[in-house]
Amino acid sequence: MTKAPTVYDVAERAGVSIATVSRVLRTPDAVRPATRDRVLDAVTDLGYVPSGSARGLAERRTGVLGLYFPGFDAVEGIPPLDVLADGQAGPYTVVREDGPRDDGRASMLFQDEVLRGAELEAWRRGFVLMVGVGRGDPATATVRDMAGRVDGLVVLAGSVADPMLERLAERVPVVVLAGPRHGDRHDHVTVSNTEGMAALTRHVLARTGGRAPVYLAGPDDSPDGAQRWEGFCAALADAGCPLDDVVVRHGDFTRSSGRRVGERLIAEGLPAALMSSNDQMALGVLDALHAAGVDVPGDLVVTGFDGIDAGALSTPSLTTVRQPMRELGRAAIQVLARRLDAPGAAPMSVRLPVEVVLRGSA
Amino acid sequence: MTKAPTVYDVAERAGVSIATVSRVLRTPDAVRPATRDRVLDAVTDLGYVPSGSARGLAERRTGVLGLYFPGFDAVEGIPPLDVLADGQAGPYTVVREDGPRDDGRASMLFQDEVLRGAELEAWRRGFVLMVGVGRGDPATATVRDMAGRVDGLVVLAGSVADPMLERLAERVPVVVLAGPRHGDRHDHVTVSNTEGMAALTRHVLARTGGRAPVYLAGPDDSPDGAQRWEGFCAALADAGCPLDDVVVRHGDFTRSSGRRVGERLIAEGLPAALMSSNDQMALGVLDALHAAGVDVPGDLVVTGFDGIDAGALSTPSLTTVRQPMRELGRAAIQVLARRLDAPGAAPMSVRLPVEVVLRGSA
DNA sequence: GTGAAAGCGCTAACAC
DNA sequence: GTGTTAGCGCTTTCAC
Repeated sequence: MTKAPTVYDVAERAGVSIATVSRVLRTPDAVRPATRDRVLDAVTDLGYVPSGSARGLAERRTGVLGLYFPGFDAVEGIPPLDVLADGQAGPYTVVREDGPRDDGRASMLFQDEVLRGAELEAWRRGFVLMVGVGRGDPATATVRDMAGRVDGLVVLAGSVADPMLERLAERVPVVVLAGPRHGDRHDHVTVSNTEGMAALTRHVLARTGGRAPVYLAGPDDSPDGAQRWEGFCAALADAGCPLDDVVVRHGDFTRSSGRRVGERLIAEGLPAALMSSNDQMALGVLDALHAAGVDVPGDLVVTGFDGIDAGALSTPSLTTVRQPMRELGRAAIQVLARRLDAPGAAPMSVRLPVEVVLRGSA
Repeated sequence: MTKAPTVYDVAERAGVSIATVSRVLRTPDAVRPATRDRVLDAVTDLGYVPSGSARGLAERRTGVLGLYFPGFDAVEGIPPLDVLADGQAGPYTVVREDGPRDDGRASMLFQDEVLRGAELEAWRRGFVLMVGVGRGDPATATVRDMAGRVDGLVVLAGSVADPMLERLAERVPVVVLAGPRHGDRHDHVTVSNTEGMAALTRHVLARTGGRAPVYLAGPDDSPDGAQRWEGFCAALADAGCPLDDVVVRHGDFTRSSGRRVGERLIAEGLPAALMSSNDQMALGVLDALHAAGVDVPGDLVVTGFDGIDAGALSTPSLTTVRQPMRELGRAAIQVLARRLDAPGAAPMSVRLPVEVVLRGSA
């Protein structure tokens, strides 16, 4: 750690040239066994670890793939923490907790799972993963930085503005993940949001005798949300159910926003069905309904979208559409790897199938 | 992407030397505004992004920090997936789901949260994060690789064998995360496992009139598990409760293993309390108890450890000890950053406080 | 099978 | 303020 040994150190110790050291590490068979062993011993003795930077420079590839997420935490909202400064706090505190807290994590679960899948697939191909999160405006700085350090980049839809995306794509292969395809210039991976929501809507309409559900939408800028809304509309149209009859409520994908909508539902009279554009909000609706003693699915049916674990544990359990999150991450890396192998190939768009999960709430 | 522009290209286009280009990027104030603008324009026009490898080599620092986890997925258990090959699957399928499935994710949540915290703190300090996962034996290859690419490494306890840890530490600063401290050669960050479990045990003993709980242990090689067991024993000793009276059951940290233990509990007669070394298993116990109509906490009290969200949603909600997972990740990076600033400082060990969360189950 | 030498793209003295 | 130049640690022809 004082000063890391280099090929030169290893070469000297083994009594060979640096070229031979390099060969031993990269093409062991091209070196006579005796020589090879001497070099390997020197490597071990010195604790030699090749410099990724030097390798990357010489090889013109880094062996690193990047994954870039939209910010999940506002820059202003970062709680202070300084483990070096304080430290005199006791080893534990005791708190009493009653109701379930709003679970801020669930929204991150999608990203976590994608990350898992991406890491797995990157590893299988001999790459390591670099992860970045877009925060505020210098966000662009982070992703540009990453572009300079990786062989390819997976970018979640909505994390990078279009012009920047083009710039990045000029530097390294880029795969856009989730949302609808945006032009045909980039590789793209997504799930069947539209078809999944349409199928779910058909199921709900069948249950409610075709009466129009209330739709609980998410933030306007959610690409996936838009696709789900599309699927909902399409199924309605197919069933001959006029879109005008549909009441649309808006939330921000959090459980508490769903809770508020649920309370309003109760106040204004229950519809036959409430279809939420994500699970979190649906769970919030269920919370409010449960508190008011409403019978789900007896009085109305409720559905979500995503397939988070909490939906399987709620009462009643939540009917939803499950997206293959981990597979999404894996697929993105697979597509990226293909692009690396075949730079000239036409950009592709892959759509992964979803699962309509019928449970208690509908 | 055909061939990325370099400083030379930028310099030529702006009519300056490469040194000036470098200056504009690193110390803009050291360059006359007119020159600076010309360079910046050239950068924009060309879509120039500096090579991380070249920078890293010249600067002798990469600006990357590494985070290395123990494997969460067995190499054999990786489901096949090839999005490039198949593709003719329908856009969705419909499934019916009744009971809650075993939630394999919960065990990863800890890692996910640590990762979140680490990424956040790395970003705040101008670093980007590289993540790796130990799998099988060439695992060592991954982490060595990482060591060659980063300025510092956070390694989860149990992910790297001791000798390899020493080698890594020779190359880059290393912070060990979780578990008990292992010698005093490395920086170390953990939570108050022992004290937390001791406090919880005292609470349980108070409720049960000092009758010995059944202890549900995890895998033997879990460093955190060992600390929790220690805390349990300490509290028992303090209370004058003989350890011989304690029945110990073993699980593997999964919900289903907890369920099995719960069933056995019912078959063999209920104790006054069941204390599990993690939440997942405690939830499994609750599942079994619930299915058998046992009243918790009336007939016996149950506790967990970790503070996962599912514990707040179970019936009854789970009394547990919450570890500050995200803060752990942040703390690890903070300690790593300190080490980078002060290479000579004595290795430190930071212990984060935990929260004893009293809920319905005890 | 092995060595000498020319880069890879950048930073940082050091001159001017 | 700006240009020249010498590395940073590795891979990879090209000779031998």
